[in-house]
Amino acid sequence: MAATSTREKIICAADLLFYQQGFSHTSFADIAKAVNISRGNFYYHFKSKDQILSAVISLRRSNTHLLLKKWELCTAQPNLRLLSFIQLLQLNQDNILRYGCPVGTLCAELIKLDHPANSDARMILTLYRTWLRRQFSALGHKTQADNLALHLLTQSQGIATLASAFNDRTYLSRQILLLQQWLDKLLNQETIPVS
Amino acid sequence: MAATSTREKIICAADLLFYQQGFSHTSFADIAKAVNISRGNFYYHFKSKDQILSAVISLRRSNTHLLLKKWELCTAQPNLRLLSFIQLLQLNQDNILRYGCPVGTLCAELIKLDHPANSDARMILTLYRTWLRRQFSALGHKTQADNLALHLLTQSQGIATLASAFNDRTYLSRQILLLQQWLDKLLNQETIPVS
DNA sequence: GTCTATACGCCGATAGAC
DNA sequence: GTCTATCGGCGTATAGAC
Repeated sequence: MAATSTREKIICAADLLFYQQGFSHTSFADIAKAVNISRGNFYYHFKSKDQILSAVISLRRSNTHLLLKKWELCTAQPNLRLLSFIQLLQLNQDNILRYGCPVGTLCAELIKLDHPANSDARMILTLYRTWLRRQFSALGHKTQADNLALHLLTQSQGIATLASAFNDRTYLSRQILLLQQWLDKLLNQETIPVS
Repeated sequence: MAATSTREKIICAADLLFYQQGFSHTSFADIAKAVNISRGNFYYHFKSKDQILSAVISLRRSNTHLLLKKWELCTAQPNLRLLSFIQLLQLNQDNILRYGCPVGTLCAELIKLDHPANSDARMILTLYRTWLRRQFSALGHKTQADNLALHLLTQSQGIATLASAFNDRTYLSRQILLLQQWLDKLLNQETIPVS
């Protein structure tokens, strides 16, 4: 964990800057400054800006995968795992208020740029979708699992967008509470039998 | 309606291009090409790119205001007015699938650019919020009016983000249907009395 | 009002010394 | 592996002819 390679430092800094400033608005100069290396040295590690983007998306996919894995290992009950997902909004509230959702805003930007990495970025959303579906399925909501997963994803995207647009912490807190209540209510009603 | 001034043509073209390509990714050359004028001629009408953005946001605010006014004039029942809002997602489904929500994506971009026009852009969202609140209020949901308005706004933002990210028309259609059902269910239950 | 020509800076990318 | 120097291109913006 100690020695971090320059390559890793670049990816890490780019990850943060892409989130805060957007991909196209972040220049090599910005990243170079953050990592404290010269611009020229960049091209030893990456041949183009698109390759950095690609590496950043890979990192995010990997991190998301690890996070979901961790939730699955550390939390036995699927309903508590779903709660972890909702609480992620709370945990990252400061960043969400300032910069929105890292995944949603990146996808939105890449779509407008008509960038080929777009399909790669959306896979992060699919990771969440599949994982959420699995939890709902385990809770007995077999037929509705995917729709319920999409509902949670839709909500979190909408919440992140409006929270940052309005820069309203009260709104964000309230929406998180409502999501938790929605989940509670859903799971306390009897499960729909697979007829 | 016939004679459109060059200035109006520029704003109109910029409006569309900012939506499709994003603000910072749209160059003067792009707009000039769309309007069929030279780049230099631009600066007769606008002193800077920011001034064009400002004009575009003004246009969008004005258009939104007119649309909401129209709905209020043409539709007597507030519940049908709310339906008009939901059906706007359906009407613009092709564009939403390709470019997301014009307001949400612009706000997200301006936030990342730390652009001063950000607060101006978010006023469009506030226009919708206030109007929606008024409709819910007229339907008897006095205390919950703002929360219900925010729910509709949150949903539409989330739906637009995911629909474009996944480029999934089926998802979009289904979410619109669910929104309509949510509204139906809400309005057919007895209204909460103001105790 | 519209044009051409041009200034000037930033960005992505390359070459080559150390 | 890291540096400096530099290229070519595009982007915003200006000057000035018509």
